[in-house]
Amino acid sequence: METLVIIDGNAIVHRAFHAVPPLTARNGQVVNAVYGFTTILMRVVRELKPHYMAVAFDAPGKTFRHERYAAYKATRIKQPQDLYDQFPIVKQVVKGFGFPVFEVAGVEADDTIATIVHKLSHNKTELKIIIVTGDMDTLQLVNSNIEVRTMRKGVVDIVVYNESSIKDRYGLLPNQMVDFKALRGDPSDNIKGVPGIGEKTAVDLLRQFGTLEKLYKAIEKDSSVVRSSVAEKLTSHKKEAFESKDLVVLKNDVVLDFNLKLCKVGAPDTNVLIELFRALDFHSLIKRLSGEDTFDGGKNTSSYDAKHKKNIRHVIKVIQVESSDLYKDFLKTARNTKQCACYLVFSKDPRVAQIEGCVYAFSAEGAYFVPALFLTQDVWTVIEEKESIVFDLKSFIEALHANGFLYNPPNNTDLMLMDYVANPGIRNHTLQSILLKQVGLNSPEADGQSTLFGVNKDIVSEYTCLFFQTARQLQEELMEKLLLEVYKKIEIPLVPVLVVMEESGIQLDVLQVKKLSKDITARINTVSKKIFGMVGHEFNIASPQQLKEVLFDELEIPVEGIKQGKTGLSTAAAELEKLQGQHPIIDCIMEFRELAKLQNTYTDVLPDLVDARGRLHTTFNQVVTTTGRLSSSDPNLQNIPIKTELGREIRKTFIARSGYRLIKADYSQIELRIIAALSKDHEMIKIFEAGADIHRSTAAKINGIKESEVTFEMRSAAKAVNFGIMYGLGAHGLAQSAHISFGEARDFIARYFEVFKGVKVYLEETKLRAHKQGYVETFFGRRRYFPEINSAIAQVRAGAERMAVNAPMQGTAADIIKLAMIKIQTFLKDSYQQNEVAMVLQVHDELVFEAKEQIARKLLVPIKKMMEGVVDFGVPIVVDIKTGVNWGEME
DNA sequence: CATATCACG
DNA sequence: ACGTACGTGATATGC
Repeated sequence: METLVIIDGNAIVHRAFHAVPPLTARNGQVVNAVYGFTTILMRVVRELKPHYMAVAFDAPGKTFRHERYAAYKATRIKQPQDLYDQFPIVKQVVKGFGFPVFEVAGVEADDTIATIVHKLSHNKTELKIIIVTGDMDTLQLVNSNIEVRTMRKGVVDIVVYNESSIKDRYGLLPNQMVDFKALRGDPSDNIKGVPGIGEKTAVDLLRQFGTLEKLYKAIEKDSSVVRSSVAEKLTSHKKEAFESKDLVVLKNDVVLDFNLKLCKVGAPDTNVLIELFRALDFHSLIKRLSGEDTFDGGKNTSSYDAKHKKNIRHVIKVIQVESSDLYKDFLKTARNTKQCACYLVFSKDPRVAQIEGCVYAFSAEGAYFVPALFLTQDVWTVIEEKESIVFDLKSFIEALHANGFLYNPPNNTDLMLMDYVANPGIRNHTLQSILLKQVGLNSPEADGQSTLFGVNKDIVSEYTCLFFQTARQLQEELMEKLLLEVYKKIEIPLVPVLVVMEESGIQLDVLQVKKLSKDITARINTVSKKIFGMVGHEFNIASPQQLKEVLFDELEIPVEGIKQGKTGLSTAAAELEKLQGQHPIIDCIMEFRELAKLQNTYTDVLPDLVDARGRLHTTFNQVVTTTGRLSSSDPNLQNIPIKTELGREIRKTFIARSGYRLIKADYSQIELRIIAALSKDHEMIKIFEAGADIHRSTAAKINGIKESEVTFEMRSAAKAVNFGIMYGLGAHGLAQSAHISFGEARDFIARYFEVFKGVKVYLEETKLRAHKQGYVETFFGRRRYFPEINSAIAQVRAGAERMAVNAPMQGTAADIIKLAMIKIQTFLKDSYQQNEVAMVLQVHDELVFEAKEQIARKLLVPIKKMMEGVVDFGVPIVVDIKTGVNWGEME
């Protein structure tokens, strides 16, 4: 027999709202009821495995207001807005699961459910109906094919009501429930009933007489059939009793378009749900969605992966090179083949780059495995000239260098970079994910069954043979998306540049850092004592949890205007700033925070990371950001402090080795220049052509005054808008960052767009393009895709729009500096010795070089010119270039 | 392992 | 009727 589950959406959402502790998504929206409802929905699907699902909701309406609805509304205490706000989201969840929503204006969910049940009672086919609700109103609908399940203990327990359990509980038939309620009343629903008749009497009467009508008929004939006191109550409140019954009986004639076929349960649209759950911060539910909760009710298909597993096993031949004859044979094959796919195998922890051997495939049919013993410079010299396909070229080259080989290939293909350029929004550009996507390979490694260490050489060889097909497909994808240029002219040539930078590293003044650390410790002690003195006891200042207790509970600092986080009030710097002046402790906390941050992140850590020469080597990651920027890690040298005095002290410990100078060259206002160029806004271009201060000029234009009349405040407000433009600004965000009111911010933006009309048009066009084509691109064609740009969830959509306006600017800036790096590196390599000058750092709009004293000065003009000359897009690009002995003081 | 916070552009 | 300004990585805390 097939099963239909009908959910009383309102009852469940109310239940969930009161049962689940307050949860907020990161945007502040309360979502506890949505969460509770969703878990119940998923539980219903998992446990009841229904063939059909329907969800009913109350809907207010003016045209037809049922009297029951009016009664119900009358006594309902106005529920908090937090609850009402969750209903639309709940409905989105239901729709995401693919279940139909039934709501009729002016009709309560119960009546809608009764109508559905009534319509189905004429159905020929046998159907079991389960009503999932939070109250008892629908018990009257129970029969041999219909049962009701309600929640108990919040949402933990589920109680089943069928014919027999109702009989056990009340001693009544389901259809007597209405008479029961009519007699006993229900204050919570504003049902008066007959005063003085309680549960016990009501049940006794109904067992004796059956229905309310029969009861009254009997006592009107002969009042002595019941006790005189009861008879009196019944007769004097006859009107109320029948009115109550009218209110309790569910309407089953609601005008409703119902079709069982629409309720058929299918596979949910997991993409929509995952997107929705992300927005709601339901991370545990996302896991369950792809995990154990499958919707086909089967046991054998436990996960998506298992279902789609292809397990293509490619039969290939692997020759293990273990004799000099085989070695000669291998070298000969290598010499005679143009193409090659390589995969380095490490013996243990790949971080130490201990090479165990290398797999070489010259065709898709077979591969050589060459153990470390036979890996000679000769091999690499031969391979270097091939068109080799590898995964993660930079690591490949660096691993070889670390093992003493010379290897600087001019013509390699990197699957990782291809995958990144083709789709920068993907988080995992791992070999396994690429092979799975491109050729359907589902390897043991891809399933996480074995670790990276001691990989099976046959499996690795199989991978390597698949490189050819994978590279071909990725190349086609890049061609289709017009991304081949970005890949070939930017990302691939950048690899050797990054290799030089990472291998070169930058000198750290270790002694000086350690001294700073000591100084900071002393200052932390002082400020901690001060804080503990004010509070009266010690606590962990670094724990936001303990801190908020001290601030808001013990010291009772007013919490007005302080942001609520997931776990309560926020103590972030922006919030603490609002409290400045309220209590002297705030300044101390802020000082403690700065000191602790700088010490923990920099002065305590960096000295341990230097090599034997005292140099720090970062890793520049080329496939992390969605916009085309690099990122830096282990250690991150792109976030070395500069903004505070102490921060600058730390920066000063990044030095040139003796006899050398640092050169720092940074693009001035590169992103604003890019927006001027992309939007072709005449006003903005004019400002840059005049070489004026962009923020000052902006302030002057917006306020309609001369540049000389611009005040400090005007300039910083203008600066905030200019920044805002790059982030997809809204008035709210601007108001916060510029410390002005919402209204002022709105006016400001309006005037800004009055002045820079071209920018306004450009931003609108960019959004439109993002919607229409699903991606936006940089000046050089690098794309960023926005699968969520047409989301039904306004917030997700708005987020995508902001990213869409930011991506071309941030991305074009990234392209420009990458091109400059390539150009400069080529120049340096051609003109200078390796030990004379090296590019050492890139910090998004800034390059740092280390050069011998005598040539540092000579390099300033060429570097500046090369950086400025990367592209001519109609707006002058300006580079500020300086030298110094450390990174903190330069001129 | 998630959260809060904060360093940089 | 509102709410995030964009992009990163590292740390401590606490479950």
